[in-house]
Amino acid sequence: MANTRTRVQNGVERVKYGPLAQWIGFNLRMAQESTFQAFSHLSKEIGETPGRFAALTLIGRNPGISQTVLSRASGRDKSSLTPVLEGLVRRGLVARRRTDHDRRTYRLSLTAEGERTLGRLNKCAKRHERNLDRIIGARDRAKFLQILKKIAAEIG
Amino acid sequence: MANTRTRVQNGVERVKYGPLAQWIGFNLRMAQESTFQAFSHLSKEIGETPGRFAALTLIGRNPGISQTVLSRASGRDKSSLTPVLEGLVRRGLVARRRTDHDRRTYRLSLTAEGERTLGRLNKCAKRHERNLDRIIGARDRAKFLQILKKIAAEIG
DNA sequence: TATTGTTATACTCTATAACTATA
DNA sequence: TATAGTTATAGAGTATAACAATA
Repeated sequence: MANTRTRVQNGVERVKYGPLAQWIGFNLRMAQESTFQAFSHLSKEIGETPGRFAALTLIGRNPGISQTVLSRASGRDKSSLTPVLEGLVRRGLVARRRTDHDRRTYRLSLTAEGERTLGRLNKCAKRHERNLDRIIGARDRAKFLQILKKIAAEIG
Repeated sequence: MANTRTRVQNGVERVKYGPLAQWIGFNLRMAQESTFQAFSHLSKEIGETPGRFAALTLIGRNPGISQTVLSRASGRDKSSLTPVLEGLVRRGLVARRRTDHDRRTYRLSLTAEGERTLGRLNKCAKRHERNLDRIIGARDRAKFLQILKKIAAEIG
């Protein structure tokens, strides 16, 4: 949003949210969007997005992973991953090599440069998570995380 | 995703999530995406998206609201709202009229048809929220919601 | 026949900036 | 000068379907 503070609307914005205020779905979306923005801001000097960060982490933790498995792990279609990986490979963060026994699949791994970038992103993420911890509170964090995982696993 | 169940990858997908698994940000995104999909699926016969649903609710609860105030309340730029409202007006769900004292602004309100559609969407939302409640558990719901609101308000 | 990854294509949601008409 | 809303444009991020190479 361009201009959050205005003079004319000062204090007059008594918007009633109605049932929206109580809906998990709506508030989940608002929270997700805020954290996405906040992380993007923290990591923008590195020039990577949350999505690329997730891909780098998964490749780093699972060297040799294929694109199809990676796409399932990150919850999107393999076709959505192609341009992401193309960018990561072009910029020298990810290496792709064919396997011997199945020449259809690629095995993905991080380059030294990829490891370095991932390290820098992890620092951002730690700062970001500290901010979130401060908001959530240490006592409720585990429970909150557990519920998020449960939702992702069981809804739909 | 096109094809979640495959034969070849059966059970072999032991993907390590590493620190990703503990990050609020990542899990928030996964949970949000799942619930978005689930709601879209429930409401797809009505033909409205979560974004349009939010707009209808806010207009219904705040008759006469302006587009700028509505855009701030729903957390997006006014320019993003223009096509949404254009569609709602064209399909006869929302009425737009100029104010007398300030002929720059529109006053938005629901038509009878808009009220009807909103009612149908609310039924979907209730079903959706019941599913979420089942997953979250009655005891933790209030706390979970409170944390979501706190995150949206305080991060960034 | 089935699968991996790519391509072509399109859709949704979002933003910025420049514009118009009003104030 | 400032504000309300529109338009032009662009950029994530996502999906489906058809494809070539390989199994």
